[in-house]
Amino acid sequence: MTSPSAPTLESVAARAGVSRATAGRVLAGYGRVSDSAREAVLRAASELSYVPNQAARSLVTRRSGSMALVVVEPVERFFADSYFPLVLSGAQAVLAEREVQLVLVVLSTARERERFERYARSGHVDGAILVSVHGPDPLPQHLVDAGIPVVMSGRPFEDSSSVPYVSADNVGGARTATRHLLERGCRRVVTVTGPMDMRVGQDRLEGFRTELRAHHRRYGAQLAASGDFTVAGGRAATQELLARHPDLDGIFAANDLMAAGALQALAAAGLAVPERVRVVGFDDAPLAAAATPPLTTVRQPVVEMGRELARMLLRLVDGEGVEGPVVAGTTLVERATT
Amino acid sequence: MTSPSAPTLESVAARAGVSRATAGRVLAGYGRVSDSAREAVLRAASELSYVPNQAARSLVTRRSGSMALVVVEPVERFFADSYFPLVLSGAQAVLAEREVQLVLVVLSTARERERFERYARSGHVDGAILVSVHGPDPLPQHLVDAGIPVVMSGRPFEDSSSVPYVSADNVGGARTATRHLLERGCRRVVTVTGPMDMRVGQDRLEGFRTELRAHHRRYGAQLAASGDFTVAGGRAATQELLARHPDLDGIFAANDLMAAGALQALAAAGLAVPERVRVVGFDDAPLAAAATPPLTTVRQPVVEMGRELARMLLRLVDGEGVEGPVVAGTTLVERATT
DNA sequence: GACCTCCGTGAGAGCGCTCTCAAGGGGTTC
DNA sequence: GAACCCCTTGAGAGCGCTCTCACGGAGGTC
Repeated sequence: MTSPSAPTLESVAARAGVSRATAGRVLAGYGRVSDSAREAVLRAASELSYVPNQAARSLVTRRSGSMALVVVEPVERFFADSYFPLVLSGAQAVLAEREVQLVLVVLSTARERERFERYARSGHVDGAILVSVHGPDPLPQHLVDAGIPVVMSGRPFEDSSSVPYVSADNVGGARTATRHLLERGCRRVVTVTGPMDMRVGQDRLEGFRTELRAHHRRYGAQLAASGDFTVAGGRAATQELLARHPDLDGIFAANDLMAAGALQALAAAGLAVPERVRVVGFDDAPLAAAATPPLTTVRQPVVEMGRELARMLLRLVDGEGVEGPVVAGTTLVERATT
Repeated sequence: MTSPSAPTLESVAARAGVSRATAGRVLAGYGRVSDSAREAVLRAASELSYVPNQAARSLVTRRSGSMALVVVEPVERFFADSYFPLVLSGAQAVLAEREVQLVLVVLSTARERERFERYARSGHVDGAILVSVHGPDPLPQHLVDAGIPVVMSGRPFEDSSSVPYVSADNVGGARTATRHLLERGCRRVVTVTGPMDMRVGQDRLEGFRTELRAHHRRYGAQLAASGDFTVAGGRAATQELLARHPDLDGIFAANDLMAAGALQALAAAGLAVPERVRVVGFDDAPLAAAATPPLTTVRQPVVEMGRELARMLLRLVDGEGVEGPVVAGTTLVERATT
């Protein structure tokens, strides 16, 4: 922690010739102080290169000045996904303005989760942004019960939860993607879904279904194959769909990684994209533009969502109300696969 | 932070019918306590689901119980690189055993760096692992001067620094790679180097040069082109080398991303790998095995290096001596490009 | 000139925890 | 039976900071 000889408020005050109270007033910025005193304190502080002891400060303010961005995911997944860095930079930007430090916590094992709960409950952070929570997960509620402000990225699995969240309009985005396929004249449209233990997987499937129905098309489970949001999963699911529906001519993949997998499977099967089969992804990941051919996809404003998450959390921590979930709109990015 | 009604040691002690001191003894695990008292305290603590207030504890112990893993890199780079997650998981594993929480901090802007320095000096963390420090950077020394234990991944730019570090044997690995190329019969071997403001870039170039010299080959600057550790950089550098040396038949790329770029450039130029040109990368990134053809490369034990970093830091924090840098050996992974 | 108001300041009480010090109590030894 | 010892326990002093409270003095009002 700090070096043994770290200067204290006391020593700053002594050097400035004022009381600890006055020194505290200027350094913590409350109450009013004469200009001369303020100046003396500031000078003394900078001469000693004083930094307040956070533990002491936290003890009385009950604030730590840092927030956690918690990713419930194996480390590799965390890094493989293009979603996290964007959320991170959005949140970081907002938090930085308020001088709060964002700490990233990756929770892979049960033991790590437990440790984090203790960590949070012991006052290390003032709040947490939870990203990538799968299925029904008790973590958010545990934190809330412990009195820790929490916001989530993505619609929680149990809607009963009182945790405010920010989510892309997954249903709407999936509808847009599906409609786009239909409007391009696809007759037989199928979907590669994400994991069904994630709300985002469910919602994108629901959008697909709803849009099909809106166009008076029949939806049946045989039109969907489940990937797991990975390239390999998308490839396998597509092969399965191809076997079931040799005549398919439109694929909506619930994320770009799986869409890339679909592209691979299609290429392997000798099916031209977009002439023979059209493909739409979701997320507008970096990989989308780089794919061959460049992928038409649905973009979600992830950086802005990260910002909004941070803003929400800040409001929560300040005890202000949060007016429920924020749903961010999506836009279709047309490239070469449709 | 913690909820206003969070139970304190006092309330645990009261419920257990002992003094605060005794309750503290069992919960913090020092001194000796009778079994009956211990049991009563433990029961009371669990009934109240007591978690010690970290601020209060830190105030007296001058330990925060968390360490920072600091990455000095733009957020995108942080996520793009396969190196970080491995260091992270290695460090995390070791730290977890000691119940210390690892917090990840990504420093992109000057302002963020400044805030982090304050953060660390104010006692939020007990030590820091610095990863990916470029060029001559004052950050490590600032932290050391502030009394914060620091270890670094990678040999620092200024060797004068007193900061212990863990590094792969970059010179040796580059020699191995180069030797491999020579032994396969390459007559005209060139290299795509990393950024020269990074020690790792310099060291891998040095290994290349040294090995060439050991085989009585001439080295001249025209045999090297600088990439920037990215695929695009590797592709461009390779094109440049191809223009300079149409007869080149061996390429040592200082990392796998650039090697992948080299493969692209070679394919575009219609040069068969490995028949016409042999290629070796460095790092054994995930991409290496997935490349077409799968890339021969030099593996560094990154997870183990992360573990060692954490161990070093722990020793430093405990006031034990650290016996200077650790250099990790590398191994050649032969795949299809040689 | 007396009274009031208000501003700047210092004293001091905690925040919840750790850890030293001293004291009490039970057993053991001679 | 007295002296001793050791084990367990409680009291209490801080750690460095924030923030309330009260006070003294300066300025304003009638």
